[in-house]
Amino acid sequence: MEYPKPLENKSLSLIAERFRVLGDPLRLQLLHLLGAEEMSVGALVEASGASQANVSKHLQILLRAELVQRRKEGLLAFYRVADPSIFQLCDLVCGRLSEQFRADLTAIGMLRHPDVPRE
Amino acid sequence: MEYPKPLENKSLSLIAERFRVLGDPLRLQLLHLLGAEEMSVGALVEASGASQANVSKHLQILLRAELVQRRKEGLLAFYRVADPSIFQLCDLVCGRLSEQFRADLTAIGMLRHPDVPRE
DNA sequence: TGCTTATATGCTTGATTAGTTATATAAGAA
DNA sequence: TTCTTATATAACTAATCAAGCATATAAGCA
Repeated sequence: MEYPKPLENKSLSLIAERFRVLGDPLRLQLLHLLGAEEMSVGALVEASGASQANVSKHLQILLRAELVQRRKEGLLAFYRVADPSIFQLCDLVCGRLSEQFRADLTAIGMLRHPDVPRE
Repeated sequence: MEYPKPLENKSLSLIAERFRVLGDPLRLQLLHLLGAEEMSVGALVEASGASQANVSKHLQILLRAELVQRRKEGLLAFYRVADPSIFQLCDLVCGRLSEQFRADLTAIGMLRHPDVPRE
């Protein structure tokens, strides 16, 4: 019996890696914060409650994946979301999770702030 | 200064976990295969080229996440996709990756088989 | 009762990774 | 120059995880 030609391993790995980058709570929180506005590392540290080193490292991961962009201004480094499609991804996941858990997770519904226009 | 109220840690972890389940090439391949049709474990083993134990273990992970469903028939266990929204997720990711890598990854465009209608 | 086949599950190993601490880099101020 | 501040990075630890091998479970057949 013939099975459909499998996707290239390389392609599968690329897709998987993108999902893995999104598979960490702190990175999601940083993206959530950056969904509202461009922020400096220090502001992200304060807002997230995580350590400076940890925030910086996760920002590098997001940067390498090209999910965020960086802008230097004097001593400060400002980050912003480079790929708004992540919010569509999160909305899809949130929607499914809400169904799965019968809705008592309303906070889940909006990873991005509702008052910020999408795309 | 006031920052937007962070999402509940629990919510972020739930969302992250869902992404993490999708963050493995073999699991994506299994979902890809199951996107075409319900399949037994043995068929998945043959089609994927992975070991029986490994396929079985990854299927349990997908099952726990409720991304697939299981049906027993005699000695066989048939799996099928329980949550078609994963294909929307993959399409979104594939679309972005194609842009990012300037399109020479056309195979990436369709994680689900094009001839299967999408939900 | 065995015997066989399909699937699931322990156990172990090696690789990856999130987090901490300490330090390095880089840029402005004195 | 030296001092300070913001950010990045290196080294380390602990936890997680994929994969291999072996074995257990479960269902049909002799």
